[in-house]
Amino acid sequence: MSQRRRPTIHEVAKVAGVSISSVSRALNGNTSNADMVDRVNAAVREVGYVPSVVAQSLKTRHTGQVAFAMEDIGNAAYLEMVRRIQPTLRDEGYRLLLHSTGADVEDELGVLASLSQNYVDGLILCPLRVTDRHVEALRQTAVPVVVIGLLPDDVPVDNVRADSRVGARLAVEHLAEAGARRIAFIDGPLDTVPGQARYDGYRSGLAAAGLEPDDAIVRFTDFQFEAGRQTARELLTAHPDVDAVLGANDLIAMGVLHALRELGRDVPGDVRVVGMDDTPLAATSFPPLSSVSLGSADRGRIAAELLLRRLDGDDAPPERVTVPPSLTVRESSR
Amino acid sequence: MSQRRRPTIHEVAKVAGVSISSVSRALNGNTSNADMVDRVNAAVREVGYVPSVVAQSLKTRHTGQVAFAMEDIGNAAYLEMVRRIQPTLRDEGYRLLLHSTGADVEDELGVLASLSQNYVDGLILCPLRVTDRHVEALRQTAVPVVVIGLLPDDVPVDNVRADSRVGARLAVEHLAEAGARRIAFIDGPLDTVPGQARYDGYRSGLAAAGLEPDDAIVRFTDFQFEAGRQTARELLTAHPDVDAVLGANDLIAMGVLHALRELGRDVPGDVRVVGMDDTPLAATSFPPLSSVSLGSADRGRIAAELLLRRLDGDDAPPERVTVPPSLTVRESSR
DNA sequence: GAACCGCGAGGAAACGTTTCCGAGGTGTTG
DNA sequence: CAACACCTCGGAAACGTTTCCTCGCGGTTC
Repeated sequence: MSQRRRPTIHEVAKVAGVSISSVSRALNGNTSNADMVDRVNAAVREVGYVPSVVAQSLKTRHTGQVAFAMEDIGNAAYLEMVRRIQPTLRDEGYRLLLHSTGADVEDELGVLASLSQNYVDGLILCPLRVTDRHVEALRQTAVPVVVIGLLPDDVPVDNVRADSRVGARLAVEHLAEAGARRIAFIDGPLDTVPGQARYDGYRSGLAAAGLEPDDAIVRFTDFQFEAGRQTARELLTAHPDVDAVLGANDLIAMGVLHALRELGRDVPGDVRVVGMDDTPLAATSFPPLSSVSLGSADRGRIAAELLLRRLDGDDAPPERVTVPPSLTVRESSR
Repeated sequence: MSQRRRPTIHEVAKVAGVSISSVSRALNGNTSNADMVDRVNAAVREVGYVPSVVAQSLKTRHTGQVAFAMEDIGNAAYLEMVRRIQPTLRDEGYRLLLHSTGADVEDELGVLASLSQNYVDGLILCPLRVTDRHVEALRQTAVPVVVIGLLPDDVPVDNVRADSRVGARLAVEHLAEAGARRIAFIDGPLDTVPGQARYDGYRSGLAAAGLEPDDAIVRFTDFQFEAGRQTARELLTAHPDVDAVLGANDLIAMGVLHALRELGRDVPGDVRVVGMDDTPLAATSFPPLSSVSLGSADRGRIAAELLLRRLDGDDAPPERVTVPPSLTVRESSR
């Protein structure tokens, strides 16, 4: 493990008997003389030269790095995004930096602020919620940012959205079509962006199906398995006439399935269940869970593509892309 | 979006009326005069100065970045690792770079080679399999590396291992204790490191329990849900006397649960099932799946800690840590 | 055959920091 | 009171590149 200092462009130049500028040009393809290129390449191999990306970054003012910041990579939706973002960026030569902000808004703003350190060329951000401070920070970032999630219209930043409102509506309409008349809803917190949107979609789905809304069979809890299970147990005991439940995400819906099983109700015979996000959980649950995909993978890919365009120098007005939801029907609601 | 150039340490120096060396010292706490520090801080705020980490990196020769390379972040085990690695590193001021190599050995070697570019201070690597070229690359990396996974003893690199052999054995012993006598095993490919180790553990568990091994009730397939399901269906049909199944990971075990349900067999009444990895799937399945945890989260954390020690300048001999497995018993084998 | 043009290569500056070194000032000691 | 030591601060070099500018050379054109 000889920690001999790495060779620099100067050693290459010396060995090749040329100047460092020629080496740089040869390596970056800014020269025409083939003989020169050959000599430089030979010297590079001889001394084992590898360029320092740090020095390059300092000079060229870009780093070849992009950051992705979200709450928690453990969340299936974000995970799907990363899985698409990373290859998309890598194919264009960018490395991916991961920031899990851990539901900490300060940390999120910290990431935005840290962009001025210029350690990345761009950022893809999934904000928990968008405060005034976010908006201000987004207005004057040092590098291009793409936001995945809802964003006020006047923030001049590329924006990729899911449509969880339409998603929830889709689910409700499907349940109604399948014959359900008393469709309960277990939502996440109403003061989160998706919580609110899904609630709206639920209501609008009921309206579209000609069903009477009844907030007695709506609950707000956390986007978690245990929360869904306990809430569902309580809800279904208090309202035995419920014949379908929409969970605001797959974890909640899984909790609902468990609660139903504990109560001895058949799925989908007695009660139909639909989840949202269409995570791997859905396909492997029993019975397999119908779920509304909000296109996380697509959103990730599109965000990465938008960012790449900015990095390429495109200064067209900010774009706003909405990815349509789609419902995958499985046994739990058939 | 005024793309005015960011202020440098020179502007700060000018505004504060001091030299750039004093600014640098004041900012890095290498001075004693409080008055100087105040003036510099005031100037920093006035011009909105943020240091360039790239320039700092060039000068100080470290980047504050660490890379984590694995096959696919979608794999639950790697995901758990990232979730622990990231905060551990962040608390020490390091940023995390993610490399998904996508089951491509060349890409993996590429990552190793790219370390000479010095864009990171260290690497945590989960190799698919360890070839001679890996070993050679590992011997002469430019920065410290910690390997998670099996590694030949003579490679001088910090190493964190799971013990999936003991893990499988634990599961078999548990099943035998619970009364099972015909314990089937659905493994992943035998030519992978975990596939081989789990098979060995299965055999040794049978031996420990005094049960006769019978390769007729052992299958090798992919570490996937559908693979597990189909293989289980075939196996259980051909051998109705099987009273327990060990799945080499949770996905396979989930497939087994589905197959059993399709065949109308009760779990755990007729057949007990145990999985491995103890992913979130296990807790939310029905019935909840017993599973052997191989300590992914711990392995991630330990790897990060080992790396941090190296980055701190520790040059003790390479360490080899084995994280013991642990069995979580849930309804599927009770 | 001379002037010009273009091309290729070398020298040097610049990117934005940190740190070494030396100078000057102040305080202490003999 | 002089000499010395110490402490601060400023100047300048260095980290490893890219790129601008200049210079020299060879070829073309009048």
